[in-house]
Amino acid sequence: MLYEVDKDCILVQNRSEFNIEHILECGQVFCYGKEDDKYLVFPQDKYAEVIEYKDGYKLLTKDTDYFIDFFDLNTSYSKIKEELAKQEIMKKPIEFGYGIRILKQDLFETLISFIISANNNIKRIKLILNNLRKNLSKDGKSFPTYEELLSCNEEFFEKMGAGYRAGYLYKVLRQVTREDLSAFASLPTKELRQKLISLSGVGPKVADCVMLFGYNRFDVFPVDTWIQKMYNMFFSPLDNREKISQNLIEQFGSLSGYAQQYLFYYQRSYLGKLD
DNA sequence: GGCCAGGTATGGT
DNA sequence: ACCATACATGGC
Repeated sequence: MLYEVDKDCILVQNRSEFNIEHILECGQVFCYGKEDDKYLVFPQDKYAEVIEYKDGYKLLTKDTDYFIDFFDLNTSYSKIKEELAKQEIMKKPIEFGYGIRILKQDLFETLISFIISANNNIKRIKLILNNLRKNLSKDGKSFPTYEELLSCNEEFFEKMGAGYRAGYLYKVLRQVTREDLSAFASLPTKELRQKLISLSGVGPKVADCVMLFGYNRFDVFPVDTWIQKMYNMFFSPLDNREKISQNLIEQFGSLSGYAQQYLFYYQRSYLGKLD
């Protein structure tokens, strides 16, 4: 897509390719907030403010290169959407979430975030993650480092509000390092999935989310409660989420990850309540 | 007060 | 390989 870089500013002028509300609120990411009419984005130790400007946005940040990659600005979505829209079920979701982009998020932050997301709601997921930032990182704003998280006991994670996921966090930090996660990137999707599922607190759904939002594998289809509801409205109902995921991957192939995100956002916005 | 939230672990057949 | 259940917490 088209964008310009000035000093400490990225200029994006096409909302059909970039809509900050759709990108951040579509459920793929938790490190953001809204203040008046601007969005704040704070992955890892980075920071950007996104404000409306003309037909698009100004992204104000000292880390322009980081956010060009984070927002995957060099990928064009017009062909992806065109291809997906050939399937009737995708037409309205694409129209609705027109400016969605799949982010390229940090593996470690994504893993921790989606372990916390299990059987939880987005508001509380963000609260727990913000508690971790506030209490563990040096500046109280950055996502904690691996070492900072490794130094915590289970009780601490409970105090942060993690509930019964506290034990998962404590364990998973002793199962993989940042370096391990990076090394996994060379594995084919099937083996990567098995590797992730072997980790504490990681089942099929969390593994699929980490693969999509961290490893940017698009031949996966995370199935949560919303996708399951959607599936059972349009197809012959199944209660086996693995089977649902397989069927949807069969239908959408290498564009599964994109399809999932449009469908999830549409489903959650219409049937559910956005906080 | 029961149900639900971007489910997973565990123990039973 | 499939199923049932427990699991913290907070909003509605």
